[in-house]
Amino acid sequence: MTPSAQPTQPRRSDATRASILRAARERFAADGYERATIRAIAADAQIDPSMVMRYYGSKEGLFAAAAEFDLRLPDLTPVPPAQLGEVLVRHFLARWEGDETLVALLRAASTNPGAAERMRGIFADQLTAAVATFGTDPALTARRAGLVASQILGLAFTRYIVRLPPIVDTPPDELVSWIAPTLQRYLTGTSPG
Amino acid sequence: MTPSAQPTQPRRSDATRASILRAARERFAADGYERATIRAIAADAQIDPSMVMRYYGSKEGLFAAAAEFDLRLPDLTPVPPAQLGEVLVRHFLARWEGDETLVALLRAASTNPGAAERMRGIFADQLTAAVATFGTDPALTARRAGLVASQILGLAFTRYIVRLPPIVDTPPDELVSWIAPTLQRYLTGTSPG
DNA sequence: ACCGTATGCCAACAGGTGTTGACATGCAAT
DNA sequence: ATTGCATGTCAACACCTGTTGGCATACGGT
Repeated sequence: MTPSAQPTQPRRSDATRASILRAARERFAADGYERATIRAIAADAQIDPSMVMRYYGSKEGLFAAAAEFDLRLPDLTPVPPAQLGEVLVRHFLARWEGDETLVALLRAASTNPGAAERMRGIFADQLTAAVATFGTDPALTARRAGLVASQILGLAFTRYIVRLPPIVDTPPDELVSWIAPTLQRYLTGTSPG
Repeated sequence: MTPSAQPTQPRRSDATRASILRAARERFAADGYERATIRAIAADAQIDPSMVMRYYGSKEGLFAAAAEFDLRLPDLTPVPPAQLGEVLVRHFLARWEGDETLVALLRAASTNPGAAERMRGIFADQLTAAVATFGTDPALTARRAGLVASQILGLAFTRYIVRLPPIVDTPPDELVSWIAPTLQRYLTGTSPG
């Protein structure tokens, strides 16, 4: 029993753990799940490959730790309903440009079932929850969230993975102007059924 | 000189070549580029792995042959301008549901640079050309095509790769109703700039 | 019948993979 | 000072990968 109230005192290996995680995110984002080898990640982190195993158990475990991702969606209740689309695109673009975790997850989701499941969870839970906060037809909430995900992930896929020139070259503000109305309709538009 | 006009007489190995290609498309679509091994493809095609090398040179060569893909975009000039969006979504959905080549290309593009480049080519050339047929501002044509690609590929990504439940469960007709207006605006809408 | 070639299988190579265990070293508490 | 544990290194295992060359067989033209 330690005398103080420190719940878990920081371990000496925390720096190593963090550098492994950082290198893993970079490699997973750049190369995808299978091409990102534990040896390469360990070399980037300047430690031995066996340390990765000790601290994260397996490659799957390392990925699970490296691909922890929170959309950090803001509270949408104070947002004027007519600006929901714009707020969302802008948030997503800003969230991704500075964090390669989403790119890593996106690349890995194409080939790794666990990554795909995590991606499903993120967009099913976090995004659907956000969409549900403003009161639309509950039966349609999941579908609206799915449609938003399809455009948002399509934007990410073409911009960060395929690097489609017209999407890469368009400045963020202009992308927002084009795409915001799409999300707006998916979120608050009347069902076409 | 053969007497008839047959330009290149069919070789006996054409059946083998075709079965290799079919198995390759299945494996690439199901597993992605790196997980789809030549040995597994050869086993599916019930031939020896070395035959794959003889006929396609390398794994890259096999993929290049298996991922040959034509969007088969119809001539858009007779289409009423107000229905362009609907025609396009409907065409894409129909084109994909019966052909796994696009899924193979989509999966591989996440990790294989060659596949990504091919994907860029397909959407830059074929789709941009189709968009250019009806006379919009040429300076905006590429951007409009890119935006269409972002929504179309996002739909494919969420439906066939990530298998996001709300997108998978929504019947095609309803997807068309939701997404057609998006493409319509990307194609013919006024620039928000 | 013969011969050149196409088609196919087998065995192996060289290299890379995730993963494991044994062994050294350092730190911290007794 | 000594014990115990955390941290790190090294070497190796077992397996899988793309790829290659040699050898058998069957076909098609002469």
